[in-house]
This record gives sequence, C-alpha cells and structure tokens, in this order.
Amino acid sequence: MAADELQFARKRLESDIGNPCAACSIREMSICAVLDNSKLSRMAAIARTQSLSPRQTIIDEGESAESLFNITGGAVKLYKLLPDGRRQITGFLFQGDFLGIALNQEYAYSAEAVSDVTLCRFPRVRFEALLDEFPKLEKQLLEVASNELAQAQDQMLLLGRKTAREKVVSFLLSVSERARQRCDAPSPISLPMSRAVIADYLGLTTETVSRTFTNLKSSSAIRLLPGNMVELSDRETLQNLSDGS
Amino acid sequence: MAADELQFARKRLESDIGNPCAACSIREMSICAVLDNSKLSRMAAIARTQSLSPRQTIIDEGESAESLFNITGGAVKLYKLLPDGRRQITGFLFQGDFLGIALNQEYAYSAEAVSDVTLCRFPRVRFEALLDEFPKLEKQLLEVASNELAQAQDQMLLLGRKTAREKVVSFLLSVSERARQRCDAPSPISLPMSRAVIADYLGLTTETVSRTFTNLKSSSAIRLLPGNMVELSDRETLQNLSDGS
DNA sequence: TTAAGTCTTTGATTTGCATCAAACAGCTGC
DNA sequence: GCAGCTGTTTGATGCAAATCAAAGACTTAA
Repeated sequence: MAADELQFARKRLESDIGNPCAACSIREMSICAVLDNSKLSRMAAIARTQSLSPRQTIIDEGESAESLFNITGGAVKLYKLLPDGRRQITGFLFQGDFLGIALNQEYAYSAEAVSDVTLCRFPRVRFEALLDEFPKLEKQLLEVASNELAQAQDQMLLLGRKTAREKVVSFLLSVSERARQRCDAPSPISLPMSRAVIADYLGLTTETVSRTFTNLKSSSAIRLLPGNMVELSDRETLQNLSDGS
Repeated sequence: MAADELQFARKRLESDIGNPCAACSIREMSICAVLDNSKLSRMAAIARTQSLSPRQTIIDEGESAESLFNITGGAVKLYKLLPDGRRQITGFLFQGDFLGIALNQEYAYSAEAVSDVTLCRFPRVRFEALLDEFPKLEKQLLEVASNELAQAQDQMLLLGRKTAREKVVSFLLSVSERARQRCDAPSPISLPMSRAVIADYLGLTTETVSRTFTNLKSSSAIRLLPGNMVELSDRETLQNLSDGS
C-alpha cells in the first residue's frame, strides 16, 4: 500500500535526522501539513508531546497564555464560565485541530480533555518566532482562524434561533461532518461526551438533550448503539430537521 | 494642534503622490495602520470607496466572495438566516472594522448597512496578492481574526447561558467598550439599530428587548436620551447585572 | 455478588420568554 | 394641520424548555 510505504519512508527519515514530527500520523490533517521536513524539524525542536486522561485540564481561562497546542488524538472541550457556574462550551477539538488561536496575553477560555487525549505543546514565544520565519504557517493559521470564525457564526445561529430539536440534530450532523473530514465514517458517529456536556454546548439542559434523543430515536431518525455510538439513519430527514426547512 | 498638523501634512502628501489613503482619518484604527505610505498607496490603487444608505446590502450569504471591505464610517450588521426567515445577527461592524475574514469561495453570512455607511472595497484576488507581499498586513489580519474569535466566544456564552436582562446589559456594555476603543465617550452610547435588530443579535424578540429597556430604566441603571442615545448611569451595577454576579 | 457512585431517562410542575394584540410615539410628505 | 407608515411600548395569554424529583442503567471497586 502506498500509504504504508510513505509511512515507512517517514519513519526511516525520522531515525536519520531525529525528527519525530516527520512520522506523525496526523501531520497531513494539522497545521503542520504546510511544512516540509526541514521546517518540521524546527517545529519538533520546540514541541513536547503529552497524554491526558478524561477531565484533565489543558488550559484555564484567565491564565497567562504560555503554550499553544496541536491535538494529536482524542476529544477536547473548550468552555467559558459565568461567576455562578453556568457553563457554555464553545467548541470541541479533535485529532488534527489547533488550540490557541484566540488569545491575547491570557487564555480567553478553558480547555479540558473529554476522552483520553494526546497533544503537542508549543511554547508560545518560540512558536510565534517560527510564524515569522514560515509565512506559510502563518497563512495556514489565518485559514484555520477563518474556518473557526465561520463555525462560531453557525453556532451563534444555533444558540440564538434554533429549537431544542434543531440544536441536537445540527450537533449530530456537524459531528458526522467533522468525522468525514477526518476520513472517519460519517455514520455511526462516536459521541465521547456526556449528555451534560452536549447540553452545555447547545445551551440546553441534560434532561432536554436526553428527551430529544429519545424522541429522535422513536421517530427512527437515529439509533443509539453500544459504546456511545449513534447511527444517523435518515440523513435527509435529519438535514431538514436541523433548520426547520 | 498636533493632530491637525499631522492631518495637514498628510493632505499635502496625498496631493503630492496621489494617495488618498494617506489622508484617511481612520487609517490608524484600521488594518491599514501597519502599512507605511508607499505600501498604503498600493492599497489605494486597488481600493474603491463607496457610500451606502441604511438597509442597503453589502454582501449576501452564499454569494461568490469577490470583495473585502474596510468600514470607514457608520454601522454594519452581519447576519445569517434560517430557511423560514429566523435571523441571527452575528456581529456589528463600526468605523475601522474589517469585513471579509471568514470566507471560503462564498460569503458565509450577509452584511447590511444599519446607518449611513462609507467603506473601502478591495477586490479579493488583488487584496490576497498584497497579503503575500506585506507580511505585516497578514499578521494584522490574523490578529483581527483572533479578536473576532474571542468576541464570538463571548457571544456564544451570552446566547446560550444568559437571561434576557443579562443579554441586554452585556450588549450595552460591549457597545460602550467598543466606543471607548474608538476613542468615543463610553457613555452616553449611540444605538443606531432598532429594537428588532438588537433582538436578533441577542436571540430575543423585539418585545422582550423593549420590556428589558423599560425595566432597566425604571431601576435607573440606564437613561434613554433623545437621538437613540443611552446613558449608562451606574457602571458597576450594570457590570454585575451582565453576568449574574 | 453487592454496594456506591455516576450518568441517563422519565415524569410532574413551573417559568421566562414568545406570541398575539393593540395602543402609542415619531417621522415624512402632502 | 393630518394621513400613513414604521418602530416602540404595554398588556394578556401560551408554550417550550427549565426545574424539581425520582427511578433506571452502567461502571467500578470491594
């Protein structure tokens, strides 16, 4: 298989020049995709890999922003809190996603592992120095920021104007779409997050999310499978349910 | 006055080298601030100024993204629609703001003048060519995107988790804060948009927005002045009302 | 196996905001 | 001045989702 050969060639290259990133399996789906091997080794030089268990904190809102991250595996949730504990999850990150674009001196939100997570950590100052050296990387980051902004706008439409049912269906479809983009199957999808987490993402309560799942199940739009998997049975119906059309 | 002298010097320069941007009064508050006069004249060469009346469309969601813009005066609303007409306004742009970051080939949202608006229009292709030539401009755009992303996350928290009163107060404070950033007075603030537009920004109805204003007025947290001006009488109280603390 | 904990589902009730309705206030043009 | 229009405010009523409550369903650990 060509992909295997490529993988093998990279592994050999890695041992040759001590460049772990060269063999990175998610390289092509991350911001690193725009870097050639020599530039990649510069990235590798400032990166440290890390593993986290579910519920472990990655960053805290308000903390000084010392690091940026590439998620290499698992699922991460980003969220903001109100003083009384109300929580809004502003997004999820998966394999290949970059964490740390929207920051000033301090992180503007918190991030926490939802499942087992692996990531690359970059010291911010050194990462920014590389940005100056590698215009392609900066361009790519602008591209990523632009996509996140578009996603954020979709989420505002969802939060401000959609019904509970439309919210849940939109969520299922967006998870499916992102799985497809990562070359996973678009159905069944994996939902590693709890009902409470989904609720905090959709501006609902746990109970409403649960009721809505039950409801979709009984109208056979979805099927709940073992292992937190959800089968999207009737895509077209779901598409219509997602925006009231 | 030093500012006047500077203005005068620029005007002269403009006539000398045919560079209208050099005399632009909002230059320093826009992305153009990072460009020197020679680079600015390259921008000027691809820019066309334009004036719009309230309700005039600037861009339509789904349309091919041919142009990018700098807002030089007035207020613009960005919005997305659901098939049945429900509308979510995702943001407002004022003097100095840039329009057109979150786009692929097509605009991801619509934009319309709220008040009388003046703007600079840049053909996208030529603008992107300049981005390649002027790394500082690209860096600045990444900075702008990053700020917009942070704002979007605040807005998600607002839409998903705040009460009607908290939403309205947060809105007033954010308009005040942006006025301050533009070196306008933070109170009284100007609200050129109608109750219906505010409602579509906050995920509420016109009636609820109106009732909430009435309510804030009678608790003397705000005062409604002639000409769509609102005085924020008690900043500290408002700050607490904005997040339930 | 049982016990304790966490998460999910289901049911009963409440409530904040939407909806429906109508009066009121500002504008604009004649 | 008045008519017509648009936007705002206020009031009465309805409803979707929140809240309160408790019974399952899983998971983990002894």
